[in-house]
Amino acid sequence: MKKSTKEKIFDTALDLFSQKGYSAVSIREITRTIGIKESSLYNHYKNKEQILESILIHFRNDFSKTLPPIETLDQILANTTAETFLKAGHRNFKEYMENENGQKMWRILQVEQFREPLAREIILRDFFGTVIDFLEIVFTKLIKMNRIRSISPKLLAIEYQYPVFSMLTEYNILKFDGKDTAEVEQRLDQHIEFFLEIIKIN
Amino acid sequence: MKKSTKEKIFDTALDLFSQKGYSAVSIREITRTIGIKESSLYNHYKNKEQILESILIHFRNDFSKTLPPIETLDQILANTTAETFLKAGHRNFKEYMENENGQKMWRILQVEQFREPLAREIILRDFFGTVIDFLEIVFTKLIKMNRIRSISPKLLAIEYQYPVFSMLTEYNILKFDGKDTAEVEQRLDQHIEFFLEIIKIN
DNA sequence: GTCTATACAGTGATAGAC
DNA sequence: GTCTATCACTGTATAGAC
Repeated sequence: MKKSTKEKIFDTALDLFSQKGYSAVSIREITRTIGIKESSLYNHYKNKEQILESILIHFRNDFSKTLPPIETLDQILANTTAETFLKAGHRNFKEYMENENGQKMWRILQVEQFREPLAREIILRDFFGTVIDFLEIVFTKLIKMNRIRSISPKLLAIEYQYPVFSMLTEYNILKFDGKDTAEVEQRLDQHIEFFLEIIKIN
Repeated sequence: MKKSTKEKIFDTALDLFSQKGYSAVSIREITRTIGIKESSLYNHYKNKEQILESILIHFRNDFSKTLPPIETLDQILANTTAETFLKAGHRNFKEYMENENGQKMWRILQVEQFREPLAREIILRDFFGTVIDFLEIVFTKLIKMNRIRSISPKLLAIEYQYPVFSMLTEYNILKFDGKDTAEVEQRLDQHIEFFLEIIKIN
């Protein structure tokens, strides 16, 4: 349960960066929060930039774990309806949204995206790309199985996921101000219902 | 054609803030770029924060002009098909996307959203809210006129616009790195075609 | 409206004692 | 692995001459 100094630095930096942005947070502020001297920090991280880098890399690994492996897809899809599958993904996603560290990571990505090439890469590749590619495969399989209407799988992936990205943006801004998120959560539910209606075979 | 010092400060700050973020840009950097002394800047702006504020307020006014006034809606809709109307909006939006200052403003909003309450307000209210409300009115009218299928106007507004927000995010990251945006632009076209198909009365 | 001069707190980072 | 001490530099901002 005891956190190492390195972990304390990581967690504190994660928290402060996500609130003020990398540039507005000083080494002094991080170390003061933890209760160590500035010089001690350099025993754990080479410099300030490396703290951010370690946060971004950690997030990237973390995020890649949220989707089920492609190899297991056939088996999963054989045993569930399209509706159940998408709604399970939805629950998964909601859990991620409600996770405090997930929100912090998301904020850092948003805020550092034009200052930090790695942030852009994570947003484009891991966040947009990976999810869209995954969904395209899912919809391709479901169409072949004749379980949903035959519409371009890539288009379906976009129609399903892109609104979710926007809702996540909205959700996180509201959360940051401690405002009510019921409406945007309801929108997400409605979106999924609507999408299921579109792909349903009549 | 000659820019006043105040305009130079505004433009330079807009450019630098949009690349590095507010906190990472110093007064020194702004004044050095223009070729004046730091102290001279304070003749035009009270402090650094006020420069950002003036940028945000300028953007807000600018953005509110991109939608046609509600009063003119009935007349516009009487003379155009739903398809023509949405495609005109699409062109309008694309023009905005390709505008350099529009891209800079968007980047600033993204980057300052958790540090600057006004940025959050603009994103939520002016960017998300205004457009969704506008579209909801449009779709309500089109349904009453029996020109599109009868689906919840609010839901239609979301299904239409939210993917566009995400595509704008993607577009601007690609643009920032000078990468090819053909694919995301194609996605936007496909999305609109797909949406038109959904709302079409058979 | 721009300049010089100045203030002074905060910045990331290092050397070396313990 | 943490500390003290110190570094050179950069940060915003102001006073007052021209």
